[in-house]
Amino acid sequence: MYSIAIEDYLKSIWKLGPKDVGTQELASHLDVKPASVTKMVLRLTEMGLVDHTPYKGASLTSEGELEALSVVRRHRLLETFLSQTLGLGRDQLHAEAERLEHALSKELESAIADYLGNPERDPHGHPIPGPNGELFGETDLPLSDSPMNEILTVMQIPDYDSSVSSWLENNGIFPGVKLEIKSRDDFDGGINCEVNNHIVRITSSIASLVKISKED
Amino acid sequence: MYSIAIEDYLKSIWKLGPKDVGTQELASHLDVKPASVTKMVLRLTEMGLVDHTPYKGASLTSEGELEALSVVRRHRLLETFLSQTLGLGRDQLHAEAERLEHALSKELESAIADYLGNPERDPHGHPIPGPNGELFGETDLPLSDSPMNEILTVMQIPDYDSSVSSWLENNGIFPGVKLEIKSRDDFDGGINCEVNNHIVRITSSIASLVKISKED
DNA sequence: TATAAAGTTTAGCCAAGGCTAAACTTAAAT
DNA sequence: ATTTAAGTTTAGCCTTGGCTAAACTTTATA
Repeated sequence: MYSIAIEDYLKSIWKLGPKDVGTQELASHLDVKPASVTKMVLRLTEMGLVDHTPYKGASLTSEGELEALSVVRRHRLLETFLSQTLGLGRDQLHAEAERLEHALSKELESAIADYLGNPERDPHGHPIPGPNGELFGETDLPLSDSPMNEILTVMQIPDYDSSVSSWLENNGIFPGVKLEIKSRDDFDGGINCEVNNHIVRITSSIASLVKISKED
Repeated sequence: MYSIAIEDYLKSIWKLGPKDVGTQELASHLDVKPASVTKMVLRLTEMGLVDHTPYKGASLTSEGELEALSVVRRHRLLETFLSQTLGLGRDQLHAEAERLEHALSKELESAIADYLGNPERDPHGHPIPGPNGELFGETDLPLSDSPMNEILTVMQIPDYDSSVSSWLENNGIFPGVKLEIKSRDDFDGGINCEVNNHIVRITSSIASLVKISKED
């Protein structure tokens, strides 16, 4: 069993990867100081979980990636489970799962997966890695790069910022919803979408985190 | 938020209390060395969670007890929730709840309590403290001290040893079951019970942990 | 009541995982 | 091509929560 701190480092490197992740970037993502990151990355390198090139950055070894995917699997299964059973809102799920993911045994993980019927996506539409790290569904496109005047299906929304989740929810944007880009602002990348007979303006930073699929 | 270690110390002192708990007793319950206990107990005393009389023992202050009860509440709610949703066996519940109890937010705690309809007992029959530490149902008697030839209702079985839980389960003994003491062994305190038309012999150490109620 | 045994505490050590301040690299800008 | 700025690493410190070994109390026994 790895410590909570180690699991958090691996998960962050995975999220910020797959290319080399800088010390500062990792530090701000984990909310610690860069010096702490350097020290921990050295330990993770010793442990064979991370490859580190001094002054360049860090990336996961295949062993590290497997462990990161296991944490992500637990996180996303928990989100799905809490949503299904307790009906928690999409904006509350992330924070709760973030805590619980480190305390989930293999047995409970698979009991939950069975209960849920081995789902492939969590309530934000994010793909749930399989028990051995298999990850499908990474083919969804950012809304920011999608064509205009075509019917698109929302596949994934971001999970880590509950104010963004709830803003999207309030504007009718969540996995499964159909929308169409009507126009875009060439200066700031903002997008005007028609969703459910309303026009919603989405900033480019949010649009790059909403993933869609074209066919369907 | 208290650390996991602190929550575990408070919970153990609560379980072993309410009278002063010795260093060694606490150490073996927590699976650490006595010297570690002394050190931590001093810290807890500084924090106002524990009263400590050197060479005598430790007990909870009212603030410490409130915190201990909060941990116990989380533990027992989780056991009930996991039993209800996933159908985990009584023998698996304790170990899972033990881990998760430290990662449960107030919000999730109350969402679970609401979902369950604010239950008063967990699947082992142990009373669940209320959100402010209210604890009912402490009137159940140990089976070891109960009269013979009377119909008794099993109220509580121990939770921390899964082999005991599953042994009891396999012998038809769990909360709600009726039984009758037919004879007892005056030397070792063992008890012969009729339960469900079978005779089951229960050792005195287990019998002191099974709690019953006389009036039904 | 003196002494041995049992239990408790103190002292000092260690690893994990943070931090700050200072040194060092690399990249950018004159 | 230098200098500066930005990013990274090193060095050294701190707290938490373990440990062992030695000292100290208390309790039980002779």
